[in-house]
Amino acid sequence: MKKIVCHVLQCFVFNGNTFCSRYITPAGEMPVCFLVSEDDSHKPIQLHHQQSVTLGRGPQTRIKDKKCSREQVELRADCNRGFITVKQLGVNPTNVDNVVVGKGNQVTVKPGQRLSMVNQQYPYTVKFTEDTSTPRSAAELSKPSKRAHRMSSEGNGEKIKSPANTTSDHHRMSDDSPPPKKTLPSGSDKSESAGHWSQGLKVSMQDPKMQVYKDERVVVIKDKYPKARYHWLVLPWDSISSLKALRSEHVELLKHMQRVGDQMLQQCPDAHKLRFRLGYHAIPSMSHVHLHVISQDFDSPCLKNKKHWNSFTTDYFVDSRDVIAMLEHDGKVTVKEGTSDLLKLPLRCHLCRKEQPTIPKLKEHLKTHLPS
DNA sequence: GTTCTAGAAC
DNA sequence: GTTCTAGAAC
Repeated sequence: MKKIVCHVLQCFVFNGNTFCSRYITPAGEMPVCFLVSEDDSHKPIQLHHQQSVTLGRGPQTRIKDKKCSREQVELRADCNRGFITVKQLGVNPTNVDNVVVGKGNQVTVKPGQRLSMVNQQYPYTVKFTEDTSTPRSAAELSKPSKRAHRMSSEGNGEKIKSPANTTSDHHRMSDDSPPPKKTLPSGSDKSESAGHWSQGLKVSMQDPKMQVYKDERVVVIKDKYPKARYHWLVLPWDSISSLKALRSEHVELLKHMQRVGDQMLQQCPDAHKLRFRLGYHAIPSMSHVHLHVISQDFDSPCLKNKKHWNSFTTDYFVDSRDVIAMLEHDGKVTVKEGTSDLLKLPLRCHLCRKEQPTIPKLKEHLKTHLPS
């Protein structure tokens, strides 16, 4: 077997993702792409540069599972840039690194990432090699592995132990890389465009390096600017812009989000000595519903101003159970008038209610409440 | 959401 | 003089 050697010539970063503009083989020829069955159930399938291939249940993949459509995915390799695009055509979920692609959506898959054809089953990876002779088996291209689900022992969730070590990216893209310069559809507002700061969570939640837990309904990321020693965000995969968009049908999802939040505490080494709250900002700045799971020490350099403080220590912060109760009772979540004014209230300790004149003084005061 | 900074507060 | 905040810009 020939060694797989790919030399990256140029890389650039977009939205925190690194894109390699061209892979060059030692001979200077364009690499060849193979889709490799991770459980070695059939020979690697060659994907020709920029030629679409539809795969699913059938003799080529030897998948007989009826849940898998005969046309489950459309694949297209970019041998120059070293990735393939995967479009889910079938109804049942195709996953990339356990993240659902979604019917009609298209994502990229790079070497090192795992594509599961349907329902977290039938795993594949992509390989780029200078060798044009089709290898006989996956074992020749990669370490053999058994066809199996990657599920945790508790339910369907997956705990991601070392998110920092994850080198693969998963980003939703609508066409070939490099990422296109954003062209806004006519009439669209810049403030709602994908690159706007308020859309940042949508980007972060898709980034495997940010994810600390995910299952079929939600993903958990660490808050990028934690306001306490522990600060996670639980986000649904479903795009729900804010509390305003919630309806009765979301009750189960919100209960699941709370359960997942509670699960984060169970694996937190300091959960026994810190108090936590699970809740939502009544008027969030960031788009996409997110449940804050935050320890009540508020011991963090990212907590810098009155807005930060009051957003977590006044009624601006609504307990998860209250949101769920409201949704069950009224079928929607309403925010009291004047809630935004709460952000301007004087700085008051959430534990002893003592007022503090400035943020630095408040932070000094908070130290007196820290567990020893 | 964050960063930056003018000017208020001390 | 320094510290800190609030609001604009992103």
